[in-house]
Amino acid sequence: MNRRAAQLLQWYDDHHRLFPWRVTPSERARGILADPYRVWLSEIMLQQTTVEAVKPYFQAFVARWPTVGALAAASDDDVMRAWAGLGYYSRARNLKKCAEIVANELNGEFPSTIEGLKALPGIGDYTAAAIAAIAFDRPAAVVDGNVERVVTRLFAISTPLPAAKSEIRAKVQAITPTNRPGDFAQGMMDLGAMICTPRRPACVLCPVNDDCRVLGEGDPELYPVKAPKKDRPVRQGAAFVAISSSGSVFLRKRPASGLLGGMAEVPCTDWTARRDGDTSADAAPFPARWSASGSISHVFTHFELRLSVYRAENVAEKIADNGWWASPDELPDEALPTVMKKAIAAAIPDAFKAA
DNA sequence: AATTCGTGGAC
DNA sequence: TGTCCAAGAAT
Repeated sequence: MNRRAAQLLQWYDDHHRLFPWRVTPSERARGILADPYRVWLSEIMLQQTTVEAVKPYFQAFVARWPTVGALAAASDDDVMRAWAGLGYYSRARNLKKCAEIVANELNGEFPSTIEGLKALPGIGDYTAAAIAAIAFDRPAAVVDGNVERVVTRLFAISTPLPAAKSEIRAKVQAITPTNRPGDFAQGMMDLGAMICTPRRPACVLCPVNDDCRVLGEGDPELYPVKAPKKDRPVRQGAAFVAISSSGSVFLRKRPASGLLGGMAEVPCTDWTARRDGDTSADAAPFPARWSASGSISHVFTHFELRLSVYRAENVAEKIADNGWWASPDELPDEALPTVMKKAIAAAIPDAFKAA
């Protein structure tokens, strides 16, 4: 094993983080293996998502669906409701599809190879390598944002991302040991999260600081170099919170694909246009006594949305169609993305407060 | 290669 | 307040 890997593994033994989906180094040494289902589920949830945000969702999912077969047997709507709030909802749709394939076509067992894993929906380069390494001890090159940062600093790779990805992957493959590749991968990610951080890295505590080219030559904070970001346009629209005489709220289901695909919403004007949408009550989906009820702002990855919120009370339930009425106690369990919860809360301030 | 996908926390 | 960014994938 190369010296860099040995030093990294020793550091991981001493300083690894503990997560509900993890097997510790000592457990692994005693032959306890990670459950591929839990590794897969956690890796999907962790895509572009912080550990702290994932924890409660992971616990809820494994408590409710302890096996891939149980998840495959769940309803799509139950999975989307359970995922609501975590973001990137195509992950939830692909999660369900993947569970069905594994349960129904692969005898309930995840593939152990990169190729087999990548063929499954929602599993790309990173996740395939991570599952292969962590769950099956394959010496796969696991490259996430942490590893990109660590490696561009270790080797002083100044090519901007994402063009540098292939070069980074080759470096990672070269230093990945055949012994304990899963612990090595997790160690590299822990190193990036705890020591080799984006700002103010703790280089003095780094187990491989003796081999870091950037530490010797310049400023680690300048790595990785990234391509400039696009600006974020502002879009506007209106949201309509219709309340029945019994206090129910009218919801619809969004189209299966695209932004917030398959999730629930209150009726809205179009906000796909780059110019301002119609923010007036004239754009209401059906006639009612609409009154302005404030506005909300919500930041998506590639645009910012400002919604004027209108509310109407004592709306006759039969006037609205292509949707359903959610009672006050049902509302918190609907598949409502955060932006929709904000809009409803603007009209009904205590809609999502604990009973 | 460039876009389109959420959300919340840190600074 | 604005900016970055967090275990990326699909198209």
